[in-house]
Amino acid sequence: MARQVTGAARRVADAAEVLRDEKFNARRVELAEAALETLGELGFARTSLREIAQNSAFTHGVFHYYFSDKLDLICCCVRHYKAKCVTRYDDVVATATSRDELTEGFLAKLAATLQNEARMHRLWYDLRSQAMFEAAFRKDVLEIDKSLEAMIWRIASRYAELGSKRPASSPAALYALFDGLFQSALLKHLAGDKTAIPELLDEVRRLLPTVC
Amino acid sequence: MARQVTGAARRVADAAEVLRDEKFNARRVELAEAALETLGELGFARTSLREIAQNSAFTHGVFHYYFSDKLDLICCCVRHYKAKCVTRYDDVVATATSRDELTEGFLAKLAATLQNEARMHRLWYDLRSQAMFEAAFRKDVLEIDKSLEAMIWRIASRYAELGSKRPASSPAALYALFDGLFQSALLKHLAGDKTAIPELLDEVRRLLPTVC
DNA sequence: CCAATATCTTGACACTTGTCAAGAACGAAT
DNA sequence: ATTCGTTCTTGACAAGTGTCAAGATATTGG
Repeated sequence: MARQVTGAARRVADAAEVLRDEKFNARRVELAEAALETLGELGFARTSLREIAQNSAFTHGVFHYYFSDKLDLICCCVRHYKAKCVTRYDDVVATATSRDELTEGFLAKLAATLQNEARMHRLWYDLRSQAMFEAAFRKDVLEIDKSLEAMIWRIASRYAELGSKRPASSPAALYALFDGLFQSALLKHLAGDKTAIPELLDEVRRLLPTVC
Repeated sequence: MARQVTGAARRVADAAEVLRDEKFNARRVELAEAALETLGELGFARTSLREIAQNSAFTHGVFHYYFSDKLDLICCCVRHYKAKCVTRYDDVVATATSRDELTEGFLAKLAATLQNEARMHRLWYDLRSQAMFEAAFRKDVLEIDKSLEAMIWRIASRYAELGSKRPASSPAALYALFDGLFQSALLKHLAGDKTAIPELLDEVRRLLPTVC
């Protein structure tokens, strides 16, 4: 009997703990999201915890309550950002019933994300570069890179399938190609080049049939 | 006569001035080269002028004598770095007499630069990302990007020519592809992945005949 | 050789940075 | 309502930052 009581008490305590943990984690994500605003604006190099706090509803102390470290915060930001990114084209892939439909759906999302989420994307490239210097970033960055590669591969596979073909190159090469094009277009777009987005779309439209 | 004298004097003065300018510029390059050491080690975000000075034979004041600004210094570094980079494969292109020869020459240099100059290359990616945030970098970075694209195009054109073909894609797409592959391999290499370089070589070896 | 100019050193400045600790405000359980 | 643990605020600290200016040193021109 005593056994059962302590067992029940343990269960209650455990439940309380996971609840606390969930709340704690939800707060971390809230803070990470707020931090992403400033990081996207200023980049990793110029962003300080105080600046993050000032551009948000929080005080700088909270960040140290929820994160052991500045790197800890940034890592959390990166992981959170990842979850949003990799599913961007999933419904296009799922619903497209022809090559043209897939192409246009893909290109539309591509243009939109380049236009509306330029700051988040440049932050991604910033952090990926940081990972070349800061070992603490590498695991997360490599993981995200992999899921982005998989994302591109899903699109290409589906595109090939709709044409009863198979992709002509490896997942790595395909991802490298699209990532390179996107990165270049992003830089030009941020530099005020109005032709960057349409040129990217043209290039991708031309490329898709040749690689799949 | 007086005219001629002042003319001569002017010429002498001018000559002296260009000499001073040359010396000044040579010193700038010296300092930039020293700065590149530390920048390649720590990255843009973590590099301070004092750290640069400490890792060199100069004191931190000199840098402010020769550069108006930290950005001015970094820009000079980037420009200097550029000149070295874009000619890396030129002799391979010039001397290769067959596709195989060009391929192997290219791959050998590619592997060597990835192995021996990883720090410089990660700095380049770092600075290119910074250009997405810092407008002052954009002009130089875009210019370097263009000459790198041209460099890749020279290789691809020659490769195609040696097979009596024409490159199958645009310069931009080709550069995006190789740059993306290189960037990914560099990150993996820096993360300690021993297979990164051979895998890059394999990928490029496979890719070359399909794109040209 | 001397004066003038260019080059470099040194130390100081105002400011920002990450980190931490003391305690206030809050919420929940007794 | 009181106590206790969580959550948050505030202010301080030491270390590091870019910038500058005064003066030392070296180089050049007369």
